[in-house]
This record gives sequence, structure tokens and C-alpha cells, in this order.
Amino acid sequence: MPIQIILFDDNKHIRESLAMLFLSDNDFHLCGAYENAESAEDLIAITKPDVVLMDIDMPGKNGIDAVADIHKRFPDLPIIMLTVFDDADRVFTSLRNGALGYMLKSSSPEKLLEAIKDVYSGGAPMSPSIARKVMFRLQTESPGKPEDYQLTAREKDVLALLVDGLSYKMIADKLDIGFETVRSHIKKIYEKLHVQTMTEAVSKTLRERLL
Amino acid sequence: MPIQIILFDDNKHIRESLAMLFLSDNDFHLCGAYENAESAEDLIAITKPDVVLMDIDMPGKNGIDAVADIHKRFPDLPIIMLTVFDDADRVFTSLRNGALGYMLKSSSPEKLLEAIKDVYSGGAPMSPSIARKVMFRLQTESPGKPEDYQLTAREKDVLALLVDGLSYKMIADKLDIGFETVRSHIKKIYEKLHVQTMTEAVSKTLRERLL
DNA sequence: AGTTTTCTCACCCTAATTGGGGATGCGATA
DNA sequence: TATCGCATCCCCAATTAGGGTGAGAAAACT
Repeated sequence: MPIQIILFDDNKHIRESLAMLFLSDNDFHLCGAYENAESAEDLIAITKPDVVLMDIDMPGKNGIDAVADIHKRFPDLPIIMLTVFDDADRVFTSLRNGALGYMLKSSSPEKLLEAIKDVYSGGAPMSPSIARKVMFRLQTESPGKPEDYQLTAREKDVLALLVDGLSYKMIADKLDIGFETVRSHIKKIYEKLHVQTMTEAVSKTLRERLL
Repeated sequence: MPIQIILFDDNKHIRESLAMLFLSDNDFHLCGAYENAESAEDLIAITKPDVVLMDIDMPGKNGIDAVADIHKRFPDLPIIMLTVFDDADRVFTSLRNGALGYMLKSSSPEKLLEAIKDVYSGGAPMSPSIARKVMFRLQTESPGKPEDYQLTAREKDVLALLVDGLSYKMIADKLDIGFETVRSHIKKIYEKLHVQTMTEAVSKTLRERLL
């Protein structure tokens, strides 16, 4: 049986050309095409599509908010965003809101059909240029190779507890060592991390994902 | 001119079939195929490829470490990882280490050629099943909506500087307010965040991505 | 094997910073 | 008017930072 598709796009031309596209291929069936996502949730509840195609900018309720609502109510329903611009921020917001795929409108009809099949069978299709942005964010948000400050195992223990917000005394208790010993370790840690206060140490540790 | 490709894969069969693939297409030229990545950096320096194909598991130096080294020395050289399993952790480590694309060996030769073209022209090709994992991580690692502790603008200013490791006095200077004022703000912040020390505040702020 | 370095632990003293209580004034906003 | 944000000040106790010293054990060098 064909994959049931619902489409939200304010551009009449796009709606019609996609309708033609799906008509010409028996693997797909367009069960609805709407110019806004205002009552998207109800329409989905009625037509029960397998895949949602959602334009990112639409008058009224925009695609990004619509995705959030749809995803909340139908968590397993795959949603593919359609866009003309590969604006990094909106890509991200959409993805975080629950969209699975992200296709540029400029990509070929074949690619779109392929993307729908992908998303229907558990993949997450993205235009390569979009994937690149996603990855860039991923790389900068998780700064891979942490610099190695050569902390000893014990120092890492202490630092971990420090980061958890414990005081010297509490750390001493937890590690079953003396208060002054904790201090010695912390002095060494500061030296190695090139910091001089607890907050700097905690901040550096979390930001650079040490430990 | 054809895209110059260098390949690292310990499986002789794969090396040979890819060699055949590139021979049959004039858009590509395999300028080297090696069974390990031990001296990858030097080989790259000599053969000057446009794209690197790197198997993820190899005896000796594994592909993940190799990527890190190659990316460090040739930051603009695109690297595509090849793998049989779409193991989420290794995907991520590779991506963080600088790989741009990530293809399953099970994908078709056409897809691989396409991926090479994509990466060469600035995209980031990924198998949809891999992209899904990437997105999943992205969604769970950036925990959408942070709890709102109702901090005032001024309190956020203070908290930001606190997180940067500044002392009360330094914050006072920077914000051009009195030392005691900083203290009162911080007291309020602690109250709102339900913490009682600087480290707890910093830790909570960074971990929950407040600000 | 012998020496040196490193890690862990512990203690001292002093100065600076921080945290928990207050209280007060002023302007904006509700 | 009453609350809220923002700014300022006070005191006091606790915590933290910087400067040392030193001992015992394990790891690394020679």
C-alpha cells in the first residue's frame, strides 16, 4: 500500500506540483495538501498520514511551531521540513521540535521521494548542505578533544565533587581523607588548570568537558 | 578534472571493489588505497587528495584517531567515514574529530559517489539511518526548554560573570555597581536557584544551560 | 639496584572571599 | 498603594586561597 502523505505549504504552485508528483508514483498517496498549519493536528487525526511534509515559513502559524505541536501529539509520526533557505537556526529549532528530515525545495523530486521513503523506514534524510550545518553545530557545541591537563585519578575525584558543588569538608568526608588533603589536591588542580578559584575550576571543567 | 580520492580500509575486497568503481567513472580518481592509517598523514601530504575515505575499524591505528590527526593537520580536507555498523558513539566521536560524512558500506555505489561529490562541494553526506542517530543525540543533548528560574536581567548579568569565574569585587567593577549590591543579587540568585554556594550556582547554570 | 620523581596524604599560618542574617532608599510597574 | 527590581550598607561566621613543610609509597628513570 502507498505511503500516505500530508502536506502543508502556503505556496499553491508547490502544492500542485507535489500533488502531480505523488499522483505519478503509486508508492505514494497525497491524502491532503493545506495552505496553512492552523488546524494541522485535527487534519492529521482525521487523515492519519504516514509522513508529514511541512513548509517552514507560512503565514499564520509557522512550520516550526506546528512541528512542535504535531510532534507532541503524534510522537511517532515522521515530519520532513521543506525550505528554500538552509538557515541554520531554523533548521535546529525544527529538529529540536521533533522534525526528522530537512529537505531543500531546490532538491530534485526524486530526492524528495527518496527522503519520504527514508523517513518512513526509520531514517533521517537531510540535504547534504543541511547536514553540514547540523554537524557544524554538533562539533562546536561539543568541543571534541578536551585538552589534557594531566590530572591524576585522585585529582579527578576531587574535581568531580567540586563540580557537584561540595565544600572541601564534604569532599573530605566523601573521599574519606582529611580536609587539608583535599586542599592540597585542589591547589594542585588549580595549578594544572591555570585557575585560582573554585568557580573558575568548575566553569572550565564543565565548559571543556573535562572528566 | 577528476576528484582525487584516497582510501584507507583494511579489507582487501573493499579496496578492490572501490578501485573498480572509481576506474569506471571519469569524475573520480583513486590516488591511493591503503590497508591501514598508520602513515596516513604523510601519504596525504604526498598524494594531495581532495577527499579521504576512512574505514572506521582497522587494525593498528583505528579510523577515529586517524581522523583526528588528519583533520588537525589538514582542516579543510573533507573526510568520509565508512562503516558496516552505524554505532552511535563511534559516529559521534568521528564527527567530533572532524569527519564530515558518514556512509554505511551497505549503501549503493551510486550513493557513495554522490556522497563524495557532496562532500567535495561543501555538503555533509550521511546515510539517513546515521543522520537519525545524529539528530537523536542533538535532541537529547540540547534539552530544549530549560527550567525558568525567573531571574531578572540584572541577576543574569551577575550570574554570567560569576560563571566566568569572577569574584564579587570584579563583578562589581565590571557592572559598575557596589560590592554589596553584587552580594544582594547573588543572594537572590541563590534563593531562586535553590543553591547556597558559588560552585553550585555555576554548575547548575552550565549544566542546565541557563542564560 | 639505587635514585629521583610523582602521587597521596597531612599539617601550619594568614589573608581574602564568601554566605546568611539583617536594613534602607528610590523608581517603576501593577 | 503596594510590590518588585535595583542599588547600597552593616555585622559575623564560615569557607576558601596562597604560602609553606613533610612523610610514605609507588612509579619512573639511570
